[in-house]
Parts: sequence; C-alpha cells; structure tokens
Amino acid sequence: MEERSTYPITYAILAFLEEWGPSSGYDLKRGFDHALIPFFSAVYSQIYHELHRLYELGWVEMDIETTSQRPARKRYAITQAGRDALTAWHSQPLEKPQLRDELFLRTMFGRFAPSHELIARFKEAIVYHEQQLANVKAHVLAHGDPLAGVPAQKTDVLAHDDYRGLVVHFEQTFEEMYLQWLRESLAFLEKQGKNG
Amino acid sequence: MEERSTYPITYAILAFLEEWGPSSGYDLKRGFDHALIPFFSAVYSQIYHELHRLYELGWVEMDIETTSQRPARKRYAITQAGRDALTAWHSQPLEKPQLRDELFLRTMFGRFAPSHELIARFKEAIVYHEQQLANVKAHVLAHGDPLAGVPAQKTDVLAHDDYRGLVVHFEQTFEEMYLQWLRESLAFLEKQGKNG
DNA sequence: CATTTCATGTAATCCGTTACATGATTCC
DNA sequence: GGAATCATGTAACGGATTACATGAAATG
Repeated sequence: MEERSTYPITYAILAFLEEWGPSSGYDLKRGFDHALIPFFSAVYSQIYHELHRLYELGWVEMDIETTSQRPARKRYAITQAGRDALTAWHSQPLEKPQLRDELFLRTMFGRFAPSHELIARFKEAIVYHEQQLANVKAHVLAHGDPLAGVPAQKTDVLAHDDYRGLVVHFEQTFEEMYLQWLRESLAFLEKQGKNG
Repeated sequence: MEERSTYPITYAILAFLEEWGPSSGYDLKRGFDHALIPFFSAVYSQIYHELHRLYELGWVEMDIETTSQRPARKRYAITQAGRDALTAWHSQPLEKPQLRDELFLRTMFGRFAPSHELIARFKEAIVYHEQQLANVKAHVLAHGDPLAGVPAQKTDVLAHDDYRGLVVHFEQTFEEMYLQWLRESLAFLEKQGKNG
C-alpha cells in the first residue's frame, strides 16, 4: 500500500471506532469534544471529509441506518485494514510538538505598549487557564491518574484508562505550571510598574 | 482602515524592526532563529511575503543598498504607522493557545500496538526534550531570567530585556516539567509491561 | 411554538510549508 | 576549487478553519 497522507485525525477516528464500535460522524465529533479536550479537536467538516477518505482507503466500512425517523445516519465501522493501519501508526516517528501561544510574543514585545495592557492579558490568561485546570480536574476524577495513584488498575495488563490517565496527568501538571508562571510573572510586572 | 488579516508574524517583524533598526528579510530570519526558538519561527518565503505586505500597508519603508558588492539587499524600516499598529496590537484579545503534540494521541491509543512501541516513542521524546532543555538553558545564560534572579549578559544588545527573560523562564520550566512526565510515564509503562 | 439537538455535507479561504529558482561572495 | 554564506523571491500544495446550506425531530 502506497498510503501517503495520514494525519492525526486519521488515527483518532480509527481508534475511536475501534474503541466505541460503529459510529456516525456526529458521534465522533461529540466523542472528541468530551474525551480529548483540550489537546485534540476537530470540526464536523473535517471529520466528514476524513470519513469519506477512510472509506475510499478501505479502512472503514459504512451502512446507512434506515430504521430511524431521525435524519439519515451513516454508521462507520473499522475494517481489518484499518486496524492494521492503526497498529502500524505506532511504529512511525513522531512529529515535532508545537506550542503556539501568542502570549509569549506579546510578552517578549511587551514594552511597546503601556504596561497595563500586558498586565491585563496576563490576568485574562489566568482566568482562562484556571478554567482549563478545572476541566482537567474533572477529567482526572472521571478517568483516574495512574501516576498519582488515583483509581483502578489491573495488575497484569495496562488498565483501559491508564493510557488516557497519563495524558490527563500531563494536562493537569501543564495547567498548574502555566498558572504558576502567569502569577509569578504578573507579580513581577506589577512590581516593575510601580518601580518604573 | 478596513485591513483585516494581521498575524503573529506581522508583529514579530514590526517589533524586531523597532528593536534592531532597519533590517533585511535575511537579517530577520536569522534574528528569529536565534532569539525566538522554539516558540516562534518563520521561513524565508513567509518573511519576504509579509515584508511586501507590510510595505503596501505603509507600516514599513524600504531602501535598496547599492553600496555593497553583495547581492541586492533591501533594508526595511518601521514607520510611524507601523509603530502605532504595534502598540495597538497589545490591546487586542489573545488567541487561544494550542499545544499540538502527537505523543498525547499515541499515548491515549497506546494499547493498539505492542507496548514496546510506545516505550520507544517515550525514549525518543526524552532525547528530544533534553536537547530542547539544553538550548533553553543556553538562552537563560544569554538573556537572563528575572524570575530566578539570573542577570543578563551585557554583551547581548537585547539583554536588558526582562520581558524576553520571562518567556525563557517559561520555556525552561515547561521542558523540565515535560521531561519529568516522560520519565515517570516511561517507568510506569515499563513496570506495567513486566507485570504482564 | 421556539430553541436545541440530531445529522450531513460543500465551498471558500487562509496560513504555513516545501519545492523550486537564481547567483554572487567569502571562507577553507 | 568547492562548500558555506549572503540574499531574494515564485509557485504549488496542503491541512485546518469558517462560512454556508439544509432540514427533521425532540425538548421545554
């Protein structure tokens, strides 16, 4: 197979179909929003487009539900070729991670505006990341945290949710670290403002 | 003015021109690579394109150096309108930060491949982030860290800049946190593997 | 009876990256 | 003499997002 062009969403969809069983594009969207926040998201148009692509690759199969009174609903299921692709994915090299955050650029060039502007941005960022942290903590309660010893692991194999738990643990640590930086920096900026 | 469409690179260029004085696209590229790694980067084509755009906006002016024997060199300088735009930028709301990292998706769906695969990815990520941390520590020495009380080197023209130091502090803390997560997760994965 | 939810898709735009194209000068 | 550096750009592609388009059924 000469499969060029697979993206993160390719495998996100395959993995969810494998985990959840046959699903519609609509189901997938809702699943992504609930389970993958905030490190992965997709919009409907992207999901529907990718499902068509996966269908043509033979990695998913599809049937249309006729039983329901609801709008036409297409159920997609992963095929064996899809499962093989999902497994092969884990052998491929990782893409480089990217953290894009305009606040860093604003901070770096903060002196080109009155100091209260940057201070206001920091305060807004604190509100935003406090909300993110609250969301993540709800996730920890839901999925556990294997590194912090929060619930549910089997002794023989990795528990189902342990993998997700590792990611959620990262999210929580990240948000806490970010908030600490915001608060320390804010204090620094406010102190400098008074001295200057 | 009905001009939509200004991006981070717009302001990165304006800020650097304000800070460094008149510069060529080539200068800007080198400056970005040295001063903004790893949270901001740009390729030549993007920089040249943006410079043309800024010229048409009247935010920069340009003259061609005829004195040199080198290839034609265009020197761009920020205008007053450019300075105004740079200041106005700081009043605008922040875009939402995005951390894109394929490792999270790989981890979440780690059970769809033999455990040694994910373990190998984690080991590769450790090597990568150790290198990132080493780069950042060199930055700290060059630019200082106002939160940790590390002074900037006087040899650096931009060294007075505490704003940049705040960003570099974040970078270092981020890489340290990331590495800790990688090592803890790796130990967890390896332990679970032996039990199974 | 109005809003939300269910349900799928097309079209356009946008931003970033890669590939391509050129050529002089300096350094080893 | 060959490699690296200086220096500027065009063309094409590609993934992600936004806007647009439609409409039934359940919920309050």
